[in-house]
Amino acid sequence: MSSAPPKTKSKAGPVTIEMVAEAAGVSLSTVSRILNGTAVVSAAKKQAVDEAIAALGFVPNPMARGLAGGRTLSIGVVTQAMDSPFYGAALRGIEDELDSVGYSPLFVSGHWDAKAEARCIEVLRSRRVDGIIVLTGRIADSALKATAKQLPLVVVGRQLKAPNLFCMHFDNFEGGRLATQHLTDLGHRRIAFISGHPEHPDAQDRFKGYKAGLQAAGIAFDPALVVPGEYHEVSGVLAVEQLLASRQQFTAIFCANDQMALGAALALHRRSLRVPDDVSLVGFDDLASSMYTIPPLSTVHQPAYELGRMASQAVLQLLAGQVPTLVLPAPRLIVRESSRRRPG
Amino acid sequence: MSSAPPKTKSKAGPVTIEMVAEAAGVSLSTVSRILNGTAVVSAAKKQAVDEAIAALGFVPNPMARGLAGGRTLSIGVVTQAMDSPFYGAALRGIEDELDSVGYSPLFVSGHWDAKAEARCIEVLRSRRVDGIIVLTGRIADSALKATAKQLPLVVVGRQLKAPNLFCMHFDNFEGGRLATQHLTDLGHRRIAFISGHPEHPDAQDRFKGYKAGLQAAGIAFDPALVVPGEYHEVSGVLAVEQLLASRQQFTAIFCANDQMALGAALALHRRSLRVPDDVSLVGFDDLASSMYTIPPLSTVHQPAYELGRMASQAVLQLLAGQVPTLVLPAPRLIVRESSRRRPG
DNA sequence: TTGTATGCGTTATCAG
DNA sequence: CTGATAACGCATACAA
Repeated sequence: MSSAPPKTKSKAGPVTIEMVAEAAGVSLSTVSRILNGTAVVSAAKKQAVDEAIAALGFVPNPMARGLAGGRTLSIGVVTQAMDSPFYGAALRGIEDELDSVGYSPLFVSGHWDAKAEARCIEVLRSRRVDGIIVLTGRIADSALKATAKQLPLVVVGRQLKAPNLFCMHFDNFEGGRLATQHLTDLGHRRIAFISGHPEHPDAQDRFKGYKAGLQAAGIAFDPALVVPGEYHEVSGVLAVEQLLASRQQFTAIFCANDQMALGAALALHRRSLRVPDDVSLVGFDDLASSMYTIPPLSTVHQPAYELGRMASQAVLQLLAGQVPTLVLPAPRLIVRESSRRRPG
Repeated sequence: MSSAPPKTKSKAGPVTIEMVAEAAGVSLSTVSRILNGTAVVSAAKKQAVDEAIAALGFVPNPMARGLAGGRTLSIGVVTQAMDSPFYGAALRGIEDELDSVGYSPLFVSGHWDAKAEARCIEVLRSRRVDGIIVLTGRIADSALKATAKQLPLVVVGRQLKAPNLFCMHFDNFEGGRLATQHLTDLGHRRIAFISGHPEHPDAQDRFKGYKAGLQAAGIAFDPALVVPGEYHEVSGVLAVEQLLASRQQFTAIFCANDQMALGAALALHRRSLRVPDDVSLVGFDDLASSMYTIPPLSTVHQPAYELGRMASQAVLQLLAGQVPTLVLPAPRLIVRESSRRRPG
């Protein structure tokens, strides 16, 4: 009845633990133990197994492992756009950190759309990731809290409080204030602001920082000097054109991110306005390329790569049942050549 | 003996097929059939199952599915750097295409290192991806052919021939030639070339294209005018400084990629050399941001996003047992404002 | 310290 | 058309 079939497996493909066990002359579970360090095994057997593993080129099947053990050793990452220069660095940080401890990231893009982000989280959950990192986005806080009930969640760019949920918040307000103060320190009084999308919390904070910086310098806030942008280059050029068309006087522009600053610089250039001679320009993010623009852009440094690493460490800690206490470095102003003292 | 235990599962977490089956009053395998469309089932049962699925919020477990069915519905992607502006667009293309057919990409970075790339492929195989896309890189052709024996492989930037392997090759030679011809057409005779890494096949081809373009215009190739770069901004500035220090005369520079062109422009700017008035500049790649540099960069357009989509389609076709016939669009020169007729 | 037996959630191969 | 039941590759209580 229970006469075990010979199992003459000479499949070329998948090498299994069973095959390793057989080759090493031990039991299947001993191999598993060695693989996971779950228990102590005799040095002799360990060596035999190690050799068998090497000889057969055995690689554990993560799916079987996941099915049996309940973990996938993968972390879901909801990013907004894989090709965003800013998020790119964060993704690299995530990958590096996760990689160093044997985890793999699973990237999905939310495209700045709340619904899409929710779908992303669904996909990730269906893939049974062990934890999730959400890089900003527009998804509702409530949805975030809900998923945190299912698995460890770290969110960048929010300030929620909930169990199993950790938020990493960059001080965009302070960054905006810093940039503005830099400009007022240089004697500028008419400082235009190209904002980000009003729904974007980061953008709101930078805007508030701008206003605070103005106020600190005793400058009245003038709504006519702020024009909306969309965080990409085109909106920067459009914004400047709109500003110029409105005939408002200004000697400096603070852009809510570097990409818009790039566009702004070009628009200024087209009107033969020189940066920084005619108008000073300050950005936000400190993209890798901002150091190489003409002129090199003064901007607020945001530690994208570090942010990625820290977010990863945070999920890992959450996974280990610890409470992360990581805190992002404070905003730092990088003064380059796009800003200078107001002439006169 | 075989009295089945009650199985009073009221776990909140994972809803299984079994639970759905029970709720719908059908057998487990019927549910599976409906899920996969493996066979025809009565409309009544199908409806019952669909409702049960919706009610319970059932989501199939990809790992169990992978274990049992042998597929993971995921495609591995070996990229070089997640935060490269060029590859970023390709990754987005891959994600979009794969997503539309229910597959998920698994990104790993090779960092332009043959060994790292080999490791990446190992990781991917261990994750049991259904196919792999390799975006250029330095890994040996033989290694590529070897992995193609294991699973469908599409490689971007090579021209290998092997079963189960499909290569997508962008005509870098023609691109390089086009850029050079553009410059010679504008009357330039002394055209410097900032090359990419010599080991990089793409870079070699662009270099050959440069030489071919020169030759076509009856211009002798002058080694003193080519300086090596590393495909990133710094190397562009360094290269220009080196060029300037060498006191070679030149009226134009062709950079093997846009990032180096960015750096070159800055270096020129620092020496008070104007682009394009004093020296014309042409890049390669047509990064999204190259349209916004000052001045906007003339460059060879490379369809990164499309490339990503097409590579994805190719693996999918390979997976379906078809032989892809996709072919990348020809290089196209984008003339903007960084190049102009040689004065005099 | 080591081996045995069971289960993880699905697919697939069988009989009905 | 439908329902048992055997894999899939591994982890893990449990027994030795």
